[in-house]
Amino acid sequence: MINAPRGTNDILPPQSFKWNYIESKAKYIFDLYNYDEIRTPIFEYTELFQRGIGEETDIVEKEMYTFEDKSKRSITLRPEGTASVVRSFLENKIYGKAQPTKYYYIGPMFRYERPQSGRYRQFNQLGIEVFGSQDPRVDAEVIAVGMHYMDILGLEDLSLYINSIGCPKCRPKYLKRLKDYLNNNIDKLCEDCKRRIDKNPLRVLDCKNDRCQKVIDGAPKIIDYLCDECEVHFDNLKENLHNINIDFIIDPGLVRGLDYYTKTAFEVKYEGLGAQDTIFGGGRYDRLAEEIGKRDVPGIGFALGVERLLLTLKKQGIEIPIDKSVDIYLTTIGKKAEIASFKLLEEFRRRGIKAEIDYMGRSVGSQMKSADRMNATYTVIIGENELENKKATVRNMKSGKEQEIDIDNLVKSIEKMI
RNA sequence: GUGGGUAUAGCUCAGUUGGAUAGAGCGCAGGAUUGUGGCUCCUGAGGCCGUGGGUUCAAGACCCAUUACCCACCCCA
Repeated sequence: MINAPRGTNDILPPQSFKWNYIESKAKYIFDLYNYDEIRTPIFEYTELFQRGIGEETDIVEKEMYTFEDKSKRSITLRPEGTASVVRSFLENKIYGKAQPTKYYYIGPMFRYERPQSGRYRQFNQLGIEVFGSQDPRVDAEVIAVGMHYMDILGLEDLSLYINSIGCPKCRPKYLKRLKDYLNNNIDKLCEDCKRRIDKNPLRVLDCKNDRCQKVIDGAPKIIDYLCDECEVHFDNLKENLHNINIDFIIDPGLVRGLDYYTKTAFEVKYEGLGAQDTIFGGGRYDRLAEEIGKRDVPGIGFALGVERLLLTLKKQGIEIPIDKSVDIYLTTIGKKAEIASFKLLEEFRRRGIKAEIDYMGRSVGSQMKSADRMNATYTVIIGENELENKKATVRNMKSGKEQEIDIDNLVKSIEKMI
């Protein structure tokens, strides 16, 4: 027996109905905010992610599915969506069109990690990106899209955390202060954090270790070191969120794992999810296009983990409506009836009537049972009597009432009934 | 990469300190109803007890290894 690779999942019915449902709701919301779909390749040249996401990030360091293709180019299965979308935006010279550009995407991402609840090697993200505007209202809109989506799905008790992580102008100054502070308290930090001081000091702020947390409480906060531009931007974002009635919590410890973020960073969490409790997260990345394509294009977006969304829906007991049914179930008795019914079956379908028949040689009782299980509106019964009289027995499965209908006009008659 | 937990029918799970022919409920199939679903009742099919080794007169239970899954660390969606 060959199993699916570790960290991958089959999405079978009825689970696949749920996927359809949340995807269709997402598309509804995205369209409502005037975002259009973009589809980029599932693999890219490795350099794109190395440059875009950052060499020192965990993703690039140890989580990428990278391999050489037959021409020896290094290929990587996309670990996230933003780098590809930015690449596509630049490659197709979309910056030449009227801005801003608003895209959404949906699809699988790949990261080589140990799977656990809410974390898989192939997982699905659904996200949006806005290019070309630095207006803080755009930051607020991006957050609003996500929050609105949560609302129409009926999710509750979610927390929105926001922070500003500065820009190339103000962040270096802050990082220096932070490093100095951390070095002064180095003996109180865990081993991981000691290593992080030089490598990625912002990440220390994320540490869940209790002892580190005490050090972090006293650490300089980046929002106290923002340059004027970043501070105004952050204030504006807060005002805009208030303006559209979106509650938030300022979390100075919120730093995103990817290098390209500037200014706004945000995460939406559901505490009930367990260790991986972020449903969606994102932020502004005004440096990324420069990094990838030597062109100065501001951007902001978020990515949402579909599996985590489904987990949250389940934890909150939100039932996703699955209305599976067929219009007609054909019950047959005897070989001749089978042949006649099979012809009718296709005729029904050609007329746009959803119809099903038994292929398992079941008894009449079992065929009725199948019809019931499939939620059939009507069952058409054809046996020898019916063939002789050229009239089919049509049973209304709700009322149990039956009537005789000419087989020759059956499809047309039923078309009128449903 | 590290740690912990779990593994018995399609599913959810029982199975005592080692001593059966390995069970239940649900689901599935057939029947009660010689051609009619839901409710009820009856019957039936379906198991290398994750895999490999070991201890023992005797292993689904105990020991070792291995694999898979789950959870957690790291980090993120």
